[in-house]
Amino acid sequence: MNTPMKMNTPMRTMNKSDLKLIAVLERTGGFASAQELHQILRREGDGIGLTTVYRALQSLVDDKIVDLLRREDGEAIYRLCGDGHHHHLMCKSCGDTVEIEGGAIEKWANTMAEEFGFREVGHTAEIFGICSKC
Amino acid sequence: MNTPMKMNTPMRTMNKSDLKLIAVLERTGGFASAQELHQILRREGDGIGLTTVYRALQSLVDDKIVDLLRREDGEAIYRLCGDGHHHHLMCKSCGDTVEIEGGAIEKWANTMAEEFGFREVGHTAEIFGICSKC
DNA sequence: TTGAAAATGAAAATCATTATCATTTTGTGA
DNA sequence: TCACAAAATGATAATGATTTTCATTTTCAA
Repeated sequence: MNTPMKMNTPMRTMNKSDLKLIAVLERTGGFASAQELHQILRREGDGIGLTTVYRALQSLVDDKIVDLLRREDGEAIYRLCGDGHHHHLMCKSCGDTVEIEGGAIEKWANTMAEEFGFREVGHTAEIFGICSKC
Repeated sequence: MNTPMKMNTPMRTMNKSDLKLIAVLERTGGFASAQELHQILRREGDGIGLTTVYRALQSLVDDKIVDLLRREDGEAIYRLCGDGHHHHLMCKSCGDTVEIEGGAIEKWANTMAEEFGFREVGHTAEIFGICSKC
């Protein structure tokens, strides 16, 4: 009943590198930069090249399998996304992140897009601040 | 009682470059990157150096006079704080952009932040799609 | 087995941002 | 006005993440 039917989604075949990256992201849990992910794999004896790490991450992001956010210094950080579209609330200080629902945003985006005659609409929305621990 | 007095805030004296940057940001209104701001000043005949632009922006950010956000590619963009800020609706095809109000977003961001105990909250939100002309 | 397409990675190229450092400007006290 | 120290400036080099290039290796179907 609840199984999302993605049968028809034209998704690029996943290659070894993609799978390696997914594995690391699963293992580490949180966010990590491309450089960090590369180091982790290297440390584990995998000779994968930095270029390939960037390439794999890029396609995983395209396929909506990982999320791409930015650290405060602008460096890209990646994390496996859960199913469904969500938004993030990130602490500027410690980097902790909470996934939040964005029902209001979806509605806002659709309303605005309609008003201006846009189609095939997507959106991004992130909130950042200082969490209670910091 | 709880309001922190700012009388004693040790605020750096503002120098010429700082003022120039503020002027441009006022004039242009929205967000702009350091490189863009530098180009604008140059175009207007000001021989200001890129280094100085970065330095001025940094101190204005420190003094909370300008906000620093990030473009999707990680480049830093600046805007005067307190500007009634707006969001963008951008066409993925032709790049045309419409400025829109985001009252709903502000509320959403504040609600969510409060719910999770975050303070000093900011947010980003952009909508993209295909415009009627394309 | 074979040839074409996909994947790979080393090295070079980009590009924003930061660090250096020598020079210029500014403000102040004599 | 003069001298001088501190602040400001900007050309240039250095950094560091990300992309491009391109030659080589793998994969895979015919």
